[in-house]
Amino acid sequence: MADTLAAGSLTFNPLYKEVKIRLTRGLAGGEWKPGDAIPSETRLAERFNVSIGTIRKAIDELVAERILLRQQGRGTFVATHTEDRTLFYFFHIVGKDGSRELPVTELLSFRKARASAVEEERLRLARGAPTFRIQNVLKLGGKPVVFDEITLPAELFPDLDELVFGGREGTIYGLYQARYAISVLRISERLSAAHPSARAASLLELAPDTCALVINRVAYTYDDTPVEYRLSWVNTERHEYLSDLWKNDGPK
Amino acid sequence: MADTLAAGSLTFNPLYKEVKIRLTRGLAGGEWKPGDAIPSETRLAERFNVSIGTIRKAIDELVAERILLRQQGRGTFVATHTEDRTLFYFFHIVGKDGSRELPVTELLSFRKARASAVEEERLRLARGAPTFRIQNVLKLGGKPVVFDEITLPAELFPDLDELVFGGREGTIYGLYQARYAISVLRISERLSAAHPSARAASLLELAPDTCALVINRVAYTYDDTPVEYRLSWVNTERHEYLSDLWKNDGPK
DNA sequence: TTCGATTTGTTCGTATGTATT
DNA sequence: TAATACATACGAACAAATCGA
Repeated sequence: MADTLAAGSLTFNPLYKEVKIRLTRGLAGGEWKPGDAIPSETRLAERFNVSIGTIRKAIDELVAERILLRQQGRGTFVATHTEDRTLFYFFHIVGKDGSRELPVTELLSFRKARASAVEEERLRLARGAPTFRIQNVLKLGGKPVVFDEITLPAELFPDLDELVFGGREGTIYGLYQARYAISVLRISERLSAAHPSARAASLLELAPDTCALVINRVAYTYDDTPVEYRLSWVNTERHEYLSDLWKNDGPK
Repeated sequence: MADTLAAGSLTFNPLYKEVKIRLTRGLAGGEWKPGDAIPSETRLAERFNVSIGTIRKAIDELVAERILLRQQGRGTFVATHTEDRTLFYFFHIVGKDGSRELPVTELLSFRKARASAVEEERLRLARGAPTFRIQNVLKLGGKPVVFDEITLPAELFPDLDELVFGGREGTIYGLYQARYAISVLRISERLSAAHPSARAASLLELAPDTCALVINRVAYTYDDTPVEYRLSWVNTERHEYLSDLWKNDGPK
């Protein structure tokens, strides 16, 4: 009785929307962690006192949003940032020849800083909130292609330091997820073109006065909470930014 | 009997996939035109000899791909390029202040030409196939922001000429759809940064040596057939390219 | 290897709610 | 008001994949 859905919800959402909200709440709250299987559809149907079809419809939407992952015969799993499938979803730089590979990230600098005006706005932070500011060079085929500056709200990444960041295994978003229970679910990017600074140009091995692609990224987790701001400079002599709208069927 | 699905399909797709294929075939073949309502779910269920749930699942996917549009109480409609919803889906330039408006397109030149090597490859054309090449300037807030060069396979646009193109009502993709029965369903864009040509710079009111954003777009219709190649130069002093992955819930 | 239990995938059918005309 | 259309929800049966005994 305590868990019956139909009652108690003051906003009159359809049942499957309520189920979706409750599942999302469980995911955001850590009841099921990345890589875990959530309970089977049968058990969820019992728990929420709805039919299995209603459960399926809720899960359908979470799968479409890449938050969950279904596998016939095995179960339904919380998506992780260690699956090939997910990796390319957040990395859009491809070779002009069509080649796709994951970058090797080299840490340049790690320091604490106060949020700038732009960062405050994008990350919805208080004035001068403490942040970490991390610079990287991303290499493809051994050559530098992207120069990154990442800004993180210090509050969300308690014990982060240069060693933790540099010593991680896997991707940066994998680190957020594994160590800080922060899952990046969505990113929004704004692109423009500009001359890179002298430092950026030299890091990217760009001749003086060459143009670079500028990417302003904000990464969001549950409830559209921003968790990372990232400014990237891309050498587009041999690479491009791919925006595919949309081949989202995913593999298999 | 003639229309029973389960039989006859040599590839063992699920029923709803077969239904989806047949619906797509009807759409591509012009049985239902943009803006038309397709038959009701009940009638489709009778016609294909499957349950209504199977029909719904097929339509679900076509709606997710923005090929169809459902409206409770009214019916299910073939998407058109005249709906506000659709318009911004293919136009990604936004003001840095967050403003979103549709551009005013001004025709600069219209001529016939042989496909270049790049165009042949992107449009899957034979060597030196005849094409139309159209240049435009797109204005936002009265100021030029984008300089376009569109390449179209002449074969697909039989009687196209400068008057038809310039005299259209609505958007360019609206013209393709209304006059040539070509619906753009998906685009793929590759972005880079470069110095614009002197002509492009002057059209975009860019100071010499300023950088511009370069967009390589290919537009596809049913069956992933490419129908348009477009090279755009963007003045990113006051505007940006927005890549939102993904807020695809759509309005309402 | 085989078998059985478990889990998701597909398909059917039915009933009722809600929006539109 | 009545008819029609899509939306939600339920339940049942079987198929297909997975995994461990």
